[in-house]
Amino acid sequence: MKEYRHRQILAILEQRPAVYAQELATMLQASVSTIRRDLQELQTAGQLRRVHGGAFGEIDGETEFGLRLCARRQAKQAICRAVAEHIDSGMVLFIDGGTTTELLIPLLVNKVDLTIVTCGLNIALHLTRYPYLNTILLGGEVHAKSRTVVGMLPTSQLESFNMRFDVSLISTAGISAEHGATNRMIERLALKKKAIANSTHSYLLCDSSKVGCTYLGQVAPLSQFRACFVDDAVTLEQKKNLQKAGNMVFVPLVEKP
Amino acid sequence: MKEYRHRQILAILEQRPAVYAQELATMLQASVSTIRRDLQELQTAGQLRRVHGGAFGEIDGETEFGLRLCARRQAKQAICRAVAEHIDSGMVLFIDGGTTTELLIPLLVNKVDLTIVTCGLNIALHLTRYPYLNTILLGGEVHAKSRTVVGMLPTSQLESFNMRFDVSLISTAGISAEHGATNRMIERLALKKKAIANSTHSYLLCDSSKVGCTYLGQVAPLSQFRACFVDDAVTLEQKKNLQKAGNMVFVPLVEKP
DNA sequence: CTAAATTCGCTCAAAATCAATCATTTCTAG
DNA sequence: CTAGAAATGATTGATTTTGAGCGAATTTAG
Repeated sequence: MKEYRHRQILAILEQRPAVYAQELATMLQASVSTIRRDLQELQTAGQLRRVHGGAFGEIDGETEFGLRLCARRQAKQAICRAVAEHIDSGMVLFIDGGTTTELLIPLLVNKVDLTIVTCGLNIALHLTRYPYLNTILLGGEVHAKSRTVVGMLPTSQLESFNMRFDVSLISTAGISAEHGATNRMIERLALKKKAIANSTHSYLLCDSSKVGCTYLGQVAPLSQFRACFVDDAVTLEQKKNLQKAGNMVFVPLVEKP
Repeated sequence: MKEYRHRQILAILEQRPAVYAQELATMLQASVSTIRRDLQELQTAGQLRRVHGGAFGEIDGETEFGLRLCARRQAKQAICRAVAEHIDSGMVLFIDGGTTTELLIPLLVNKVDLTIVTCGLNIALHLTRYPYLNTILLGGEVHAKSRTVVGMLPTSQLESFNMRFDVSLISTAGISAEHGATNRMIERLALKKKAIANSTHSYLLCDSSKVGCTYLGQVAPLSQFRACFVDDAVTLEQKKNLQKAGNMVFVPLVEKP
C-alpha cells in the first residue's frame, strides 16, 4: 500500500515541519529503502522537499493550510476558549474571517448541530474536519492575504437570503473606547455590520495588541456587542476606559489550574 | 452471495480509508481471486478505487482533509497542460472544483488579467498565490470531502448576477460515449450545467480511469463540449467509441522531448 | 583536517500482487 | 432432471513492490 504510506507521510508533515526517514520507517513499519523511495516520489510530485536525513513539508516556504502560525497565538487561543463557552449546540453562527477566529474551530468539537456561516476560507477548511457541522461559505472575491471573501457579494448574499444568526463572532483590526471596533478595509465593514445587524447577539474578539488602535472605518461601537473579549495584557487604565464603553471580558493569559 | 460481499466491503470502507485484498479474503472467507473480482466490479461501479494490494474507499479524488495527494496525478497533470493552451490572458473562466482542476492553477502563471470563478476551495486557495489574478469564490454549503461548495446557493449566485464566462472547465466523475459526462452527486449537476450554459466554450477534464463509468445524473452529452480532454491510457476501442460522441483530445502521458 | 557514522543512490533478488485462463461448483430456466 | 449461464477457486507467467547489500557522498565528532 504505497499510496497509504504516502498519505501518512503527508499527514505527518501537515502537523510538523520535518521528519526523519528513519523515524518514518519505524512509524510506518517499512524499510528505510521503501521510505526513501516514497519520499523521492513525493518530491517529484512536488508534495515535499527532500533533505539529507529526511524531508520538509512546506513547499517553497509557503505553509499549506494546517494551522497557520499567527502572531500572539496564545492570547488568541485564550480568547477563543472564553468565547467557546457562550456557544451552545444547535446554534446558527456567523464567524468572521481572520487568524483569531480560526483558533476557535477546534474548540467547537463538542457542540452538535451547529450551522456556521463564514467569509473565511481558512475557517471553512478547518470546519471540514467536523463533517457533522453544517458550514456555509459566503461567496465573493477572494482576498489573498487574509484568505477571506471580500467585496459586495458576501454582504449581498446575507441580504438576499436574509440570513439570521443566533450569535455572530466579529474580529477587528482595532479597538478603542472612543471609536469602538474599527477596520482598515472598507470593503469588510459592510459585511461585519450586516452580520451584527442580523444577529441576536454579537461578540467581539480582539487581542490586546489592538487596543487603542483606530482605523479608517467603524464596525460598531463597543456598546453594540454583548461582550468584547480581550486578553488581559493591557494596562489598568486601558481596562477602565474600555469598560466605560462596553461590556468587556478580559481573559487571563495563563490557564487557571 | 456476491451482493452480500460487496456490501460488506463497502461497509468496511466506510469505517476506514483502505483495505488489503488479502485481508478481505480472510474476513469474508473467499478466495483472493474472488475478492479481486469484487473490487474490480465495485471500481467500475465507481464505489471505490483500486490500488496495488487493495482498495481505497473514497472515489474520484475526494480525499480526506489535509491530504494533498491525489490519485493519477501524472495523468491529470498532462491533461491540465493540454487544457492550459486553450486559455488566453484576459479571459473570464469558470473552473470546476476537484483535484484535477487544482493542478491547472500553477499552469496559469503566465496568463495575465484572468478572472476566475470557482466552487472549489482548493482552487481558490491555490489562486491566492497569484494575487494579480482576480478570483471569485461561489458561496454555499461546504462539502467536506471534496472541499467544494455545493447545494443551491452557488448556482443561484451564478444566476442572480448572470455571470458569463469565456471558457468553463468542467470535471466529472464518469465519462461514456452513450451517457456523456455523468456525476454521482445530484447537487453538483445544476451548477455544472449552469456554468456550461453561461459559457462561450466548455471543456471537459477527465482522466482515463473514469472512462466507461456512468453515474446517476448527466452533466452534459460529450457533443456539448468544445473538447474533452482524457489521457490516452485507454483502449483503442474506447477511443473510437468516445470519438463518435464528441470532440476528444487524448493527451499522451509521457512528455514529448 | 581527519575519521567515524549516517545517509544516499543504486542494483538485485525475494516476495507479493496482478491479469488471464481454466476446471469445478452452484444457480437457474425450461 | 438437464443444459446453459454464472460464480468460484486454483494455476501460471508477468508485473510491481519491497528489503537488503554495497560503494559513494554527506554529515558529525574529535
